[in-house]
Amino acid sequence: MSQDVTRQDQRGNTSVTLKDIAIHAGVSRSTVSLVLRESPLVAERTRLKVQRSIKALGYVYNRGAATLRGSRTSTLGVVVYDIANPFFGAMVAGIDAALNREGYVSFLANSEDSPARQQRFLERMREHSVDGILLCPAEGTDPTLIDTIDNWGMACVQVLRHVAEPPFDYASANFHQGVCQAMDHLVGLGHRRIAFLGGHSEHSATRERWQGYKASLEHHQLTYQRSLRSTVTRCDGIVMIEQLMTESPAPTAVICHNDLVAFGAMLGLKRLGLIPGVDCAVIGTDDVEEASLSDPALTSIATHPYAIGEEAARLALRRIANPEGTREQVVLSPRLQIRNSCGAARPTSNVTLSNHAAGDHG
Amino acid sequence: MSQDVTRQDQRGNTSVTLKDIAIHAGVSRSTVSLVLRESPLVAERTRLKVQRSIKALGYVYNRGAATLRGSRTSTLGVVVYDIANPFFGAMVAGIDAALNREGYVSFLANSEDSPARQQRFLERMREHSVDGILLCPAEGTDPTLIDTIDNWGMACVQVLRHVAEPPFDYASANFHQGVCQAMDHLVGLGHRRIAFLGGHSEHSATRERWQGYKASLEHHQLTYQRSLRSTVTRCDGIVMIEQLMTESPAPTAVICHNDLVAFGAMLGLKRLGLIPGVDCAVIGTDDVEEASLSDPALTSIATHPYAIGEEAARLALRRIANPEGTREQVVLSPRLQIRNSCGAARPTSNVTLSNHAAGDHG
DNA sequence: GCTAACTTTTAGATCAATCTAAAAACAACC
DNA sequence: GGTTGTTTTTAGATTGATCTAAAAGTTAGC
Repeated sequence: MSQDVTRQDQRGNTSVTLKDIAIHAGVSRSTVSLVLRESPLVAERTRLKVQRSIKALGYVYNRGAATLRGSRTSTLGVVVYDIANPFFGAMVAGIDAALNREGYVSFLANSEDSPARQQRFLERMREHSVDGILLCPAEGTDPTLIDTIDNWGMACVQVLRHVAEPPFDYASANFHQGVCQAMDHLVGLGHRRIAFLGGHSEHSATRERWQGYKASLEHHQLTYQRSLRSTVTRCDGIVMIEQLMTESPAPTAVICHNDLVAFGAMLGLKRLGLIPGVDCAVIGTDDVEEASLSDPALTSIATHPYAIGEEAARLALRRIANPEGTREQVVLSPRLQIRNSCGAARPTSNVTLSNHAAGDHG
Repeated sequence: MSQDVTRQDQRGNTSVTLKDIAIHAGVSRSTVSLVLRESPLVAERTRLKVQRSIKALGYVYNRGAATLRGSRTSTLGVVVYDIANPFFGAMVAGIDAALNREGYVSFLANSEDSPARQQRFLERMREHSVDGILLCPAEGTDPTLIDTIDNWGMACVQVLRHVAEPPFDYASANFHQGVCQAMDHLVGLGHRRIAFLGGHSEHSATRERWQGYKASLEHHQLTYQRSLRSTVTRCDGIVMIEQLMTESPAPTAVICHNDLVAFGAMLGLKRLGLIPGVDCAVIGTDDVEEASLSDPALTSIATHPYAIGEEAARLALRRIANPEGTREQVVLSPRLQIRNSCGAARPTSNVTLSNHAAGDHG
């Protein structure tokens, strides 16, 4: 070959384009493009010839150029509000796995529950023309945001929390049902004074837990009703349990907004000289990996973050493929993971470990 | 305005381009482009006029198109090997914060320590023409990969582990020093038989810990040397400690590859009827949020994942701005976070919580 | 009023793909 | 050989921003 088919960029990288391959294979650019996109129009002989040239020249597909003309970018934006929380780590792993199977890649942003940060990221995503957004809405998100994103031409799946009016695409756990399961368990163990340590923020995931608590109280005809609202860190768990246990009558069991609060509650009980699981039963929510590690091991409402991530990603891909399809809600049922924090069913040493080993994500 | 300046895409979205703005403002496309990029060439009056048109028409910058002609995409690829691990959650939060400040966004992938998955993702990143890569190399990564990425014209910063030959860009914690600090602490408490529960994988982060252990044994002239190599989950911690404690002589203290192994070791001690911190001291590595939560609270070598993430991202941005600059190694010094697992300095109830509250990332 | 030296603006090519509509190649049939 | 009907291939327009090189507009100096 005497012709020079490649060029160099400012850093000395050779850049092979469709045109170079077309010349090398002796066909037109159009044909090469068809081969790349696996069009059935191309004759077998031609396809093989072109594929050989692609290999020979070390061609790299340029998605930037393709995006300009085409309509898809094979990219998604993902917004979470606390990536440092192990729950979201598992969820992102699930998203990653589902997207990877379909050749998609995702931008990730951590809103830190700030609507302003969230907005900045979404606008950047728009400039990058992502095909869709997985949005765990920051607290205080304007409900019209979902419509706005839709008007931008991007599929939007709300995850864990929802702020818009139905119908919308949504993937989450059934928090209402989860709290009811925990209540049933406690009532079954003989508890009659069950308190709820919940979040104070105004969004769906908090609301659903409250509703579950109230509905279950009614269902079991319990008259003791006590709940505290606060932020949801370990410290808050300590503060809340210390307040509750000095009341009279004190609760005999608490259900917590998440595992962090539950860990705090157990620490708080110990500080008061009380034994978690004996003097007061404790149930958490999420079943993070660390739940099996506390002392006593924490009974928790398993919300399956990895599975939620997978479902959310798959729903987004469905919506991208069919933008006008009917909106879907994928709401997974939680499962109560029973351990020792509601009265020792088993001694500490028999803590279930195998289903929480690192790398075990279904 | 009688002219129709907008068009609609297949979903009914209006798409405003430079040309539309140029017409609206009565200038050329070139001028609008200069205004967008804040060029000092444009006269003040013109700039204001154009900016008004941009606002009026609701223009959205199209990065896909800009990328085609320009050289930067303002995107980065991030590869970690276990996003479900809280350590990486915190690290990714640090990366996100540093990139956000500079208008960058990042693609995230979870290699699950599979070089094949890692390779697939990197090739996708190449198609998307990211400006750089933050790579926590999967175990078994070919050392030439770093050069390959460099030849692709992308900045590559290795994070936590390094596989290439120097010089390279690298951000991590000083694991050698961290282990030495832990050893000093234990020796200061009177321990003479200190074992090491380490990783079996062959990469730099594991090697450096071993070297720290050996160097410190020599420095303190300790003759007892005992170490186990294994994978690094909680279960492995249990298995390893159970083996060690049945030996004679048994160690009086262990230093663990990470906090998960340390948690496992403490659980294992309890199973044997031994008390962690009394019958055997335990030190972990990383100081994840959960370290303050265990019983006893875990003394741990704090490796500051959030800060490592920030530093790695900033280093990548420096390298993108100056591709031919000299390679840098940013190696942060760890700090030994002393709690109760090496003999109770304080009662459990005084566990330090404030510096581990959610959202507190320096 | 003319030239020189700036400052500001612009036309048109370019980047690397996709898409449309038409041309070319080939086969089958009368 | 010409017509019809497929199957393949292709030229050229298009996408939206950037870049280059030149044109147009200003100002200053003599």
